Amino acid sequence: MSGRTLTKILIVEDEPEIAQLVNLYMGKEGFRTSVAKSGGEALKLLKSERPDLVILDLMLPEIDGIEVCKRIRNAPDTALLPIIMLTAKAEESDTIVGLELGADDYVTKPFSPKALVARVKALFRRLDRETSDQRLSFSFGPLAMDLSRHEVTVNGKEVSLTAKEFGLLEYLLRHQGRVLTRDVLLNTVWGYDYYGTTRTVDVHIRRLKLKIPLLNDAIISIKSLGYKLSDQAPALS
Amino acid sequence: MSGRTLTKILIVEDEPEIAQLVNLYMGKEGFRTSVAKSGGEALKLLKSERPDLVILDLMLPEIDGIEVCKRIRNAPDTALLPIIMLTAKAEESDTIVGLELGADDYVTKPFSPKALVARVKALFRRLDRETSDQRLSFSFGPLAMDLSRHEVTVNGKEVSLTAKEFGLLEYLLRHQGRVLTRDVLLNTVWGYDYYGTTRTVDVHIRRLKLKIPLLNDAIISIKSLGYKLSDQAPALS
DNA sequence: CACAATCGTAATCAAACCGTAACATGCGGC
DNA sequence: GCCGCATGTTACGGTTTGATTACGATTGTG
Repeated sequence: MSGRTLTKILIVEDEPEIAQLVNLYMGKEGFRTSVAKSGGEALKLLKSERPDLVILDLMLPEIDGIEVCKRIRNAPDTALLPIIMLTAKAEESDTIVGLELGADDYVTKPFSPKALVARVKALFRRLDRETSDQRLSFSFGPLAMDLSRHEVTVNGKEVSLTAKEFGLLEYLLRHQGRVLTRDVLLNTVWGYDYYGTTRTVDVHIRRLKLKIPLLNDAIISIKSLGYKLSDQAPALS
Repeated sequence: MSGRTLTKILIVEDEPEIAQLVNLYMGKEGFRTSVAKSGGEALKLLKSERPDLVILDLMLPEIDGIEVCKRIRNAPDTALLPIIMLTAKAEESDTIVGLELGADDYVTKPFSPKALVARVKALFRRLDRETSDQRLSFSFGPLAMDLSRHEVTVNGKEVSLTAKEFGLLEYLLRHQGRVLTRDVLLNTVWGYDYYGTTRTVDVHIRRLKLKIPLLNDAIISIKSLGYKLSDQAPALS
């Protein structure tokens, strides 16, 4: 997430107080921002500023949010640009139809700025993770995993893991923060053809935790669902 | 929306001119219609015609609109049937305010047929979207829910919920503003095969409210009908 | 072939969750 | 204003779920 410091956010909102508020909170988080007060301005700023994310109000003068959204999706260089849409609950009855076409998340007004910040971050995390597919190394606080060398170190000291343990940890790291059911883990780490009891997963989680005490608190068990690796990596020691 | 061409609408209205008028306009829109002139007839037609939406006058001979509404909601196979209620301005003051009834939308007489058509379409759109909604995160004022991380935060602070609590809250958020009977909740959150008392729902609602005080006012109990999550998200903090 | 490492299963144990029942309160109808 | 039903609230015990440990099977290796 530290690589996000130069992230630019375009805020498209005609009500000055709201724009101001969002601007303020995004700034606090270290995001750079620009504000457009109309659809037309938004389209201009998209070209000049090349933001990494757009917060887009649905109701706008001139060109409305739906239209802006469509244009963003239809232009090749912005087709994948993440969009968070702001909608008033009251609008829903009439206008929301067009929403299916492509916002990545929605926030209904009134919203808390904090919640919006959380959503922005969550969206970035999601996207980061999606692009993490080809990664060959991961880190989690003092833990580092290197796939090419098949090596895991904690504070620089190597930890020897078995194949299953390694695969399991790799999968957890790739999907940091997301809840993974035992079935998902069995299907991916063990293989789709594997038929065994889900308890197997528990035992291997246990073995991981024994070898790497760091993970004791980091791997969180969620009852009746599965496990997740905390997205807060523990501090370096 | 083109899949709506075979949509059937039941019009429950004792005044012939109004019934006629509504009938005409709905027909123009390509909806199939049936008309009931009394509450009793409405209940009969509900069974034989299986409409996709009901336009229901509040004032009716025999069985009034409120009662018809209740019965629709309490019958398992019509519990989620969308209802638009027609109310006279005068009635508003006493009956409706406190009750909230179980309708999905209201139109006050006198109304323009075009406006009614617009409301019908809007309601269908809303419901279509609700059922096809694959969102993984929701917000409700300062509350944010993230399904993939199985995490609920209020003002950014995490709240730990059990599986049932989480599922219940998710369903409420997905159907914000709709009245949900205990049976509907049991069937969806607990599962179609679940057999237990409806009181279970009350207890879980209670537990949700304890963990998330925000919901104290937001989850509204409607006597002899069920619960609904307010469609106004609470103001930001 | 023997040995060691790894892995899956089963058994045991603890804790959390959940449903029910029982009691309390509130609300509408008469 | 009282009665009865619907809902709110609380507490308790059973059941489910997960943690943990031990063991036997399997695999690979020298």
